Amino acid sequence: MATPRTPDSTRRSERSRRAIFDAALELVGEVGYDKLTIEGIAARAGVGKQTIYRWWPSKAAVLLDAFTADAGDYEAGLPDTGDLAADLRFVLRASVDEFNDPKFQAPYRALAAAGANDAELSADFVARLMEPGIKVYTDRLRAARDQGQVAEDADLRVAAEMLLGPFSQRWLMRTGPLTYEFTDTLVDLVVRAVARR
Amino acid sequence: MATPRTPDSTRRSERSRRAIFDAALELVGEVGYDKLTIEGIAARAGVGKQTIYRWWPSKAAVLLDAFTADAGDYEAGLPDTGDLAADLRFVLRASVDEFNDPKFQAPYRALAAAGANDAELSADFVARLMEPGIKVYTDRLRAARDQGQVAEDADLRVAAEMLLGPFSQRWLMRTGPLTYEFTDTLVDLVVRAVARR
Amino acid sequence: MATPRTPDSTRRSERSRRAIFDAALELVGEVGYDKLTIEGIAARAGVGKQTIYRWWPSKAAVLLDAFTADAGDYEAGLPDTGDLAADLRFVLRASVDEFNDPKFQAPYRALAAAGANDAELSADFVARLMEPGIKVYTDRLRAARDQGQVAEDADLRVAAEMLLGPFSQRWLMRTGPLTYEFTDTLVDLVVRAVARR
Amino acid sequence: MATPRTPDSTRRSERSRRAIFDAALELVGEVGYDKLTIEGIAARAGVGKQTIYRWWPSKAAVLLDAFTADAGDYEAGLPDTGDLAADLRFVLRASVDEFNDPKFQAPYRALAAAGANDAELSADFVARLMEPGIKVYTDRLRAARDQGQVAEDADLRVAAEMLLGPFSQRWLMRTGPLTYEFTDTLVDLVVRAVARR
DNA sequence: CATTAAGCGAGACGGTACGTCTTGTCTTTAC
DNA sequence: GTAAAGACAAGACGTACCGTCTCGCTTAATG
Repeated sequence: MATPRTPDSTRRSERSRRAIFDAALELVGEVGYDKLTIEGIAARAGVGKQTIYRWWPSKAAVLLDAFTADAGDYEAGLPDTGDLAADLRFVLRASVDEFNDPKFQAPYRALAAAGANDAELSADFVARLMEPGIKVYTDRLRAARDQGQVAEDADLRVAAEMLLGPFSQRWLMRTGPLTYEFTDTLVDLVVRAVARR
Repeated sequence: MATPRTPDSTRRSERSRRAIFDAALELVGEVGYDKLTIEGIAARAGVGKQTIYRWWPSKAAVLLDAFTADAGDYEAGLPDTGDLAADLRFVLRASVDEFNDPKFQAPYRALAAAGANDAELSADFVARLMEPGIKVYTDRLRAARDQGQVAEDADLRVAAEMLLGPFSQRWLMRTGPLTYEFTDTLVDLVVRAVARR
Repeated sequence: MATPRTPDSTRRSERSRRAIFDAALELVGEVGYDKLTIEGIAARAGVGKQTIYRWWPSKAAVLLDAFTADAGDYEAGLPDTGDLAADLRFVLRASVDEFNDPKFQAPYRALAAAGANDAELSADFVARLMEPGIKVYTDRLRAARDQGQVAEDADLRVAAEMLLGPFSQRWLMRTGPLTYEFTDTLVDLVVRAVARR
Repeated sequence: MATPRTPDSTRRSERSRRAIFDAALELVGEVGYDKLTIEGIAARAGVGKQTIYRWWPSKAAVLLDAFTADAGDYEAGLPDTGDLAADLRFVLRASVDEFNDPKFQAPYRALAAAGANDAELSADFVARLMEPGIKVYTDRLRAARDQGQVAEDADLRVAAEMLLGPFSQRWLMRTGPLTYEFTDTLVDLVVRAVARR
């Protein structure tokens, strides 16, 4: 009687799932996260509200799935030309372009904001989007260390956060402009910080 | 005809203002930001809803005023014992304690999150809370540079962000634990980054 | 795009409908029409406000439906013992009792008042409550005419209004006491007015 | 200490009083009684709200005063040409015109409606507007009786109500059109009802 | 002739209700 | 048995007025 309601995912409608993702991403871009509603997503997707409630616990969870379904992943890792600073500069410049793209902004900001107030969501958000980011930077730094360009005892994880943290903060809180100049400076300082003495 | 209705602030009730701040901070701690409502604040404060709508445009704006009314400011600046690393370690350790204090968390997280989706609010938030923070670090670094401990050409603003950005990100997104060890490591790396060669 | 939102009445909750009627009639008796609120009705009925707004345009419309759902109708017509004056006296005396009953007063007064200022409502009110009343009197007068007790050329509709108009006015505006004596006098005069010369 | 707040009427501003009346009558015509508000009257009249609350207990009371300040009174009584039926027909035809005048309708309807639900107000309304009306008709009927045209034992008050009640009901509840034909028929029937046998 | 006390315009206040919107649950019907 | 549709109870939204209050400002009438 007190069945915990676990829906049978084998019978799930892929068509509805896609439509919900598309609708969610469209709407968050059009009206913003605060005015994004489950009703609105259902209506735009041509889907019953229950279909959303059946599979996701909140609009943030829908958006996170929608976003990660689209987002490219980090499987490749960072380029390694042998020149650490140049590689970091290159990748961060690409990130500057990406994060300045309006399409990308709305859902990402929304998720970051929602995560700030919801530990469960942020655990997911971090595991799926931020950790992989930190990891590829840490990996690239480790490769540099293995090549003798970085001090043995440097904390590479923290170094990676020193690249991404200021970047994220400028973007998320708008504490400053997100430019190539900024990321280049950042790379210089971090490379200097971890450089073999 | 389209008068913007600007209320007369000289007739404003200080008692109501305080009661609203207290209620907002209490409630955000009790129920969280998402379930914080203007109605709830008004009821707790023993105030009409209109009194809130008259003076603030949103619950985020109320919270920002409430928070900054309470929050200590940065007038004093950072300590300067002559030992840059020690001073930074000391201050960041204090911040670790502050940001791990539950009282402080709810409103600050809420404001950061709300700011992420609302440029107008984040402008206020940054100007009143984050900029002053960045500034005192920049000032302390400048003093160190004047004392010859820091490279002439180092970008001190970005260096300050390298301290605060990773800190903020760990705390806000919970990408890692906010410990003394972390901030000490951060200080080491940053000091090394800007050190006179 | 400008769909008028017509709800599907086949899915309507009969339970809610009844609860709303009961609550409306109770409350109008307890607090009066001016202090009768949709919120109050919804709360008393254990119903969402939207459920009321979905089906009725105003509290007056709710009350009219509630009232007519309860009110007995006039299917039977007036008694016809052959003695016109006696029959009219009898029925009007019954009406005196009915209109002096506190239970009856509140909703009826409220509807009459609301109708005075709202042509659409009064059209409904008249069609459902007043016209049938006038009709049964007109019918009884016609029967009397057919029996040769009433002048051929008498305007029976106006005669019926001469019974009900003064009655209504005394009751609604409180221009005088609503007693058997009054209605008996009324009947005498009207019977005399239409009597065959 | 518990002074019941009796304002000093000698210091009252006649200018404000007039402005309030004008505003109330204008507004009731423009927006209807339900949307007539004290705030609106005050704003239109260029008057503080307190000035209204100081002198009247409700918007209905304001309107009643405003209306009676304008309305002509019945001092003159009805014409007496010796022909009762002709005199009544004449006066009622004039009333038909008056009650079909839009200017007149809004406030009068509003007051009648408000009175229906407020015994205190209706006492005032009846005493100041309806009783005098009934009285002049009763007086005219008495004159006719003194001239031998009306039965000695006829209840003249009820006869007067038989003229005004149906008239009021048609107008207030819109149970039928308010025409000369209707009032002429009414007069015929009433005159016949009270005629000396 | 200054003083003082009232009425006044103005509008902030604590409240209540409005009518709308969205939430998350539930039920019905179609596939 | 999932899905589209949508009614439902609940409750917050932001607005409009309520009736009370306090603020300066006329404006008498009094001491």
